[in-house]
Amino acid sequence: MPRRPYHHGNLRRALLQGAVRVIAEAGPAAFTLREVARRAGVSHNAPYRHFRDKDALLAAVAAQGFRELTLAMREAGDRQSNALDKLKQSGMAYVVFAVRRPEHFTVMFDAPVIACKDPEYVQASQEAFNTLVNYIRNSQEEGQLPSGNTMERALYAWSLVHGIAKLAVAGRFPFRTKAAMLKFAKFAIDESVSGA
Amino acid sequence: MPRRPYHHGNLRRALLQGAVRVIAEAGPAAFTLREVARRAGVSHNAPYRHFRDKDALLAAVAAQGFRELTLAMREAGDRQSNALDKLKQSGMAYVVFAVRRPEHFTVMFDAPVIACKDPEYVQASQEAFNTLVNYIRNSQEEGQLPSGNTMERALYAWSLVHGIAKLAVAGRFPFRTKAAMLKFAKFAIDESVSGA
DNA sequence: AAATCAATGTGGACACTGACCACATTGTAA
DNA sequence: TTACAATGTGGTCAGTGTCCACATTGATTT
Repeated sequence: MPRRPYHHGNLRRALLQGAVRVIAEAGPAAFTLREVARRAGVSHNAPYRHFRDKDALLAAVAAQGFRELTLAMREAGDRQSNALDKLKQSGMAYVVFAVRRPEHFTVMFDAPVIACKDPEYVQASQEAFNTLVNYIRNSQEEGQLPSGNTMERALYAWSLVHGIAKLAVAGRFPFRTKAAMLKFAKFAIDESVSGA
Repeated sequence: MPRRPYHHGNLRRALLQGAVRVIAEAGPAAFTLREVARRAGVSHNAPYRHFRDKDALLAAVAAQGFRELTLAMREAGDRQSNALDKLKQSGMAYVVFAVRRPEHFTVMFDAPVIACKDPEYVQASQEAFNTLVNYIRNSQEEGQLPSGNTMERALYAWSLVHGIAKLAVAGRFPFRTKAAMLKFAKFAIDESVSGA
């Protein structure tokens, strides 16, 4: 049973969800402690009982994003049968997540440095990276990728996928449709593993 | 001779330089129109005679960053003799620029979408990308890279280098020294062209 | 040389924000 | 029932972006 504390009934969860919605609708710049409080129907000071300050709430939003990203990558991987396809599709899921929820993605990676110390944030983001590392290790063990240098290979893959995601979100690519962009992402991911 | 207009004497340039310094010293979050005005020794309203609003000044800062990035890439390329080395070293220069001026780099790519319409910004950023495309085209023409798909190849290279830069700036890599990070960047760039 | 005018800089104002304070309310526990 | 800690409220403060009317100044026209 979900704990229903005190006056509001799990205000913390309501604030988190509200923050995600505000950011999705109006961008991180429009994200305001007072606006989030308004949407939750509480006073402008209530959030301070659940988050130390604005950055703490942002860190929680980012951590939530990393959990959802990890889930999306695993689901995409689970749909494939061989190790290399799992790796490729989880990479595609990374890009898809970014373009579907660009503002959330931005918060996850451009959060103020202070927020990066939040243990919940650190754990959630590391879990996302570990997911990728595991897919690479499995591909190596099944002989679909050269063995050795697992970490370097993982950082390479992450850099490539992250760069595609970031540039896509920033509207930097010359593609006119999202489909064309995803086609390029697929090309790039294929290329990166075939050349190795 | 530099134009020395009216009261302050090229306040526009002073504001731009001040903005770059503020961002470099205290991060984009601490960047404030009023703080920039203070540093230039003018009233909080003077900037509005030279920039429509805060975002316009940010766009100018970003454009300036792209000009410097282009210069750094070209200088790095000019130091090499063969086409492929020019390409690789300009990629390294991209990463080096990002880690040397992380806040400036952030402003360049995470500027509000509105700012991206600024013609100065658009031109400066496209010139940076064109620099990369030219290095790739030259490498192809000299047979050091397979011909064809120049644009896709350029976007691949850009994505990789941009991802490395972004993750490095965000402190996401497990390297303890900047040298170790740059070593990985070199490995990744080498790998990306050798596999092709 | 004098008068005019647009470009530039100033001070005041307003709504909004993040953050603190003291205080009120409420669920829990003694 | 009473005490208490967790939670929510209203008030306040400095700081911000942006608008306004007004002051100053360099250039332009007569």
